[in-house]
Amino acid sequence: MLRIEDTDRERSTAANVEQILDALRWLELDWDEGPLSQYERADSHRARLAQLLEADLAYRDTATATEVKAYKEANDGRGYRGTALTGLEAEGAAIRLRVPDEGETVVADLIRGEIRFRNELQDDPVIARSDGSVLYNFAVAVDDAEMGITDVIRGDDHLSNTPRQLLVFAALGIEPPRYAHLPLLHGPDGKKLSKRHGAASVQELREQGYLPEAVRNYIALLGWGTDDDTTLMGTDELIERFEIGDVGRASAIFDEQKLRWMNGRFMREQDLGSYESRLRDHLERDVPEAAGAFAAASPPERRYACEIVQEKAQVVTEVWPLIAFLFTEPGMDEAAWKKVMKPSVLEPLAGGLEVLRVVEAWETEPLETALRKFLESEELSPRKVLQPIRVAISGGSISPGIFESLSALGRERSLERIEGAVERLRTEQSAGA
RNA sequence: GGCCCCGUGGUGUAGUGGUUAGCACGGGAGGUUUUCAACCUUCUAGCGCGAGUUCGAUCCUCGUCGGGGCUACCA
Repeated sequence: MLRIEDTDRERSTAANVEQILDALRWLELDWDEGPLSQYERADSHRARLAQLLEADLAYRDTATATEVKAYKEANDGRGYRGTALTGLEAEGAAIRLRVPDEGETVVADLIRGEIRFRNELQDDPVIARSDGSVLYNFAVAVDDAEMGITDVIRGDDHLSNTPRQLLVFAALGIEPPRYAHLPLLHGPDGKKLSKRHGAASVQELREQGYLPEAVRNYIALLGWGTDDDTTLMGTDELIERFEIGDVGRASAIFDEQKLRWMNGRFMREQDLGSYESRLRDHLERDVPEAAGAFAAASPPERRYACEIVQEKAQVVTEVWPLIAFLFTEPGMDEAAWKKVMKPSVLEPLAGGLEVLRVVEAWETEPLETALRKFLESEELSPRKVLQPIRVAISGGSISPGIFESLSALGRERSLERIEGAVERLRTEQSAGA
């Protein structure tokens, strides 16, 4: 059985366990439900503690951190070794594990090979507090042993804990699991990735609109690569090719630009059906006020909107702003208006409007044919006509393809909005004149 | 300070005792173009440093420098 240990060094409260499970679900990873809480396992921990005490493999001791430090200084850096307290003195004392003075504890890491720690240098670790509750390094070891864990995968930051856990296994006389310590992810500043780096967690990646398959692909490539330089891989291929022993040992810096690029690739390759459901999930979760408008549209309208926007967006969160004008009455981006709607576009735009009025079939192809013919006969540049139309119908200067957009918006609403724009332009001009 | 890990362009990586050191992201230039993207072509920049081993080191060894992690009666 494999155990993957999270690197969030916080107490496992129900809330953050649920958060982790939530992230795993989003990533569509398989896992086994049923981690036992320390509380549930307290009996077992107590029994093992008693066993070690009985065998004199652990002892009661009250040394404080300062005393331990003093001991080490006095003993040339040697690991702390206490003296067992007995009787009344032992009441309310913490329990320390005895570490052998000789030899070394070696971690046979699947990724890094053998790492040796001299026992002489290790402090006798506290495994239970004076109130009887157990400490992490003891608890995980016992839990791993009793749950039949055979492999542990976790971050590099746990590497120096491993000898302590191995020592517990040794004292208990139990075969330890195999360990694989993954290199840590760092932020652009080279420090361990954390909250202040922005998208430090899977949850945040989701909120920013990344696709789970892209995240899986990207993460797999951090610290690992294929020998034939394949970059984009579906999950089946990832599973097929990934080898834990091939993971690199150096920590990697999380590069959001590359994730964005990769996510864009996955966005474009998706089939329209899942594209739409992804968009809908995102809207419901993050833009509830838009979700209704989107859901109210007819299935073909929604599908077509997805189709024309698919090439445009790198992340899911970019999709809605590009197509919102199809589902709601857009406000006007005044900066865009000012930039595009110069007096000189009045005539071309009005001309375009007339052309559009008489287009027979309101579909992409005929619309394009008609407008291009108009441009040609009037010797107008596309910018002069198409861009104003874009601003008129979408309320901004960025949108999907203009012919597709017109087609998606429909004849009536398109003409209406363009008429509105022409009118405003006229008004502004007469006011200016 | 102590213990431990790591070191190929700005970033992620591939690779080798003799290579024009490959790929991808980014950046630059050009092309395509109705906006933004996308797309195509092309350029850019790297084996941290110093010894040693060797006919020959990016690759092996040692040292050094640099980066990182851990250093609780936290997890």
